[in-house]
Amino acid sequence: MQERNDMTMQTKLLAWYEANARKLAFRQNRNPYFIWISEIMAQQTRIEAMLPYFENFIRLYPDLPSLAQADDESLHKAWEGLGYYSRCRNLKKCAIECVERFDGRLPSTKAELKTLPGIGDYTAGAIASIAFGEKVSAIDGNVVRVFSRLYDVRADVTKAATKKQIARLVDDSLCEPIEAYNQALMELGAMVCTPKNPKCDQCPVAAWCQTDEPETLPVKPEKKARRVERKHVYVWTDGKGFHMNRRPKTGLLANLYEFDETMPDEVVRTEPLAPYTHIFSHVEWQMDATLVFVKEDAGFYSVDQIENELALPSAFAPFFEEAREKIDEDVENEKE
DNA sequence: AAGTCGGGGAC
DNA sequence: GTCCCAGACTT
Repeated sequence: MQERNDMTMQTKLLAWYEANARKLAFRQNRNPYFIWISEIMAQQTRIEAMLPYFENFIRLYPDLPSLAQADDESLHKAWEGLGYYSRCRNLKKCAIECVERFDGRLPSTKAELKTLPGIGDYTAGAIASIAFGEKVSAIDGNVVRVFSRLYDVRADVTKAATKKQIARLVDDSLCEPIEAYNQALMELGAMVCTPKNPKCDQCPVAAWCQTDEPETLPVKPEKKARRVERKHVYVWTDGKGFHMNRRPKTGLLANLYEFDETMPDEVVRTEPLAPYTHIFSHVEWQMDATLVFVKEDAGFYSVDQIENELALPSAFAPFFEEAREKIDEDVENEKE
């Protein structure tokens, strides 16, 4: 075990963080609104993936009151491709509640934040500590991994008792400045104490780490096989635009747009589209698709509308891309 | 306690 | 292919 040099784990970690933290846009200030948006976007999402969404989102909705009045269609469009779409609906709900309950601002304590939609234990702790300096924990997947290794916790971390055990360990470790400490733990997990091939030789707190098998931690239950669903997608086109339907307002891809799953009544001709399999966390869609030409219809959405206004899930994007190429070819052929 | 809810990057 | 990500919510 390496020499601790009388320094505390916290001191070493904070020094490491100061020197090595990624310079992230939403860390440039402590605007609670920005912290909140970035934390919601970061849920189950890699930081690099949400960064461009964050920039676009705060441009569209620069403050909490503007978000409270957001148009639902535009809101979903701003979230298109990011996944877990209930997050953006809860954002607006939360903004409205803050206007009604907290004078148009986010509350400053973890306890109050947890009462708001979309804000659970982690996010409440993150906002309270990072934006407001409250000395509370913010335990995300990174922190669970870091502490399961630091204390060689070999119990299933998805169990309530293990969560409580780790929460206790984290709580006992908290120090000031809390906003730096909480972020340092997460940064360590993201950059050094990684799920695979952890860089223990570069770890600032290796001297305090009790495990000799970091790659086996944290322990989680085996994942169950995802179910497979077969679908046939019919992309109706009038040669200019496409017919699309809004999905139900609950369930998978709620409120987003999709193509049809049935043939229209009157068909001019059809063309096959490339099959595509889309993998979700717990379900797999194996899709065949057909482009169906129908007579001109004023009710169809233009390519421009679909691109700029409708939230189209990634699961259907390949069909849209191929179909628009085919109708472009069609226009070229007619010119000849 | 278990299931639902997206998408993609790293391996 | 697998894993899992600055998780929250419903059942």
